[in-house]
Amino acid sequence: MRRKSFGNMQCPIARSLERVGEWWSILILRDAALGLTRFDQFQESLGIAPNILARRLKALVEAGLLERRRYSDKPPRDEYVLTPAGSDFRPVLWALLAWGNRHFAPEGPSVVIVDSKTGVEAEPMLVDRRSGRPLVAPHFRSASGPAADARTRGRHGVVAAKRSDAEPAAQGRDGD
Amino acid sequence: MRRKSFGNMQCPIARSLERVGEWWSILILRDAALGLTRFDQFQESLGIAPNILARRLKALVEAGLLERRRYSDKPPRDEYVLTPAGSDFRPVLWALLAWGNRHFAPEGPSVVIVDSKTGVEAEPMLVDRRSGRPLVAPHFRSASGPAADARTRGRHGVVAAKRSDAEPAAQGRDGD
DNA sequence: AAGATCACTTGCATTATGCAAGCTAGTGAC
DNA sequence: GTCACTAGCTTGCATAATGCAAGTGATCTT
Repeated sequence: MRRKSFGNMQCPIARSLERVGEWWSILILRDAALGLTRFDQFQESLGIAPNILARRLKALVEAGLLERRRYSDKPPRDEYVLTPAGSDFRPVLWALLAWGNRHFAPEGPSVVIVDSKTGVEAEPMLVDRRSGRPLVAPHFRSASGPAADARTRGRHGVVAAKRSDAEPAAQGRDGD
Repeated sequence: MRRKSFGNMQCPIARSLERVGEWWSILILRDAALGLTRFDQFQESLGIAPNILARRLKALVEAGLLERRRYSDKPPRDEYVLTPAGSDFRPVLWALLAWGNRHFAPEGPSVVIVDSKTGVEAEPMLVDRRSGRPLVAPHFRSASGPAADARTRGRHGVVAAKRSDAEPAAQGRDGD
């Protein structure tokens, strides 16, 4: 049978999920972002079976999100630390955190983002870096980028509803 | 055996993943955010097996992220549209998109976020809504929120490295 | 020398996922 | 009216993926 891979899709979301879309992977990255590094720290934190954890860690290392480093030779011990790409996953984690707090925390948020120095709670929001404008739905949308090939241009690798109009070239009208 | 659920964890990231963490779920939400609504649109877009798609749609409806609506009676036809909670998932999608573009698009981004009117590309960035300051790692971190219970306070539901100091009460020093 | 710890691996059971096919309720063409 | 066709699924069966329990090897502690 074999599980279908997202890796050959053009969409960057699909490519991201190819690396972190499996059960446990994101929680492992969360714990790594919290500072956990050792095998049994992850195991105790997550309550995950050791064979699964070993598989996930291996996959995350191969995906370039974690680095396996020997920190002791006399007892051979390795630790797993975030690579720059893995550390850069933090915005996704925090977006997930904020979304979970908004919708699935009826008793109030149990985890929040705070200013490290003052302890004041922060409220995550996506903006455009240059203009600073909030990235909200009707005003912004996704569209084909420069590296979209002609085959998928104007539909993000999505075989959407058929459209007879030919795409102009630069940016096709995309949904959203 | 039974797959382990994240639903009973306190961490909002785990709760979010309980709803969208399965294979295909996030890509279905992506397509729904692009405007797809019908069963066979999703199927054609994703190349997903129909039984799996049916199961995922059902789960997303039960999770409150999609709403199933009848739009035709004479041929009985339903459509799936995003609920407010599902639509609010967009920041996570765009954070994933930006992360994928930064790290897994060697040939350049094939999908980007643009201003709907001008078509100018936007660069997603997380900030604190009130102060407007960028939410970056050393300056901000995650910490226990008001609804964290004593058992997990100071560790986000994470059984981290043992610490002998008692937690003060309000905000425990957490990793990150 | 007898545990204890860390970081796993191996065996085997249970789910989840996938493909192909079928099925139901209609619609349009003749 | 019946034949083909579409949309939106369901059913059967094969193949991964996930989980639990137990075991292994290297080292450290007592």
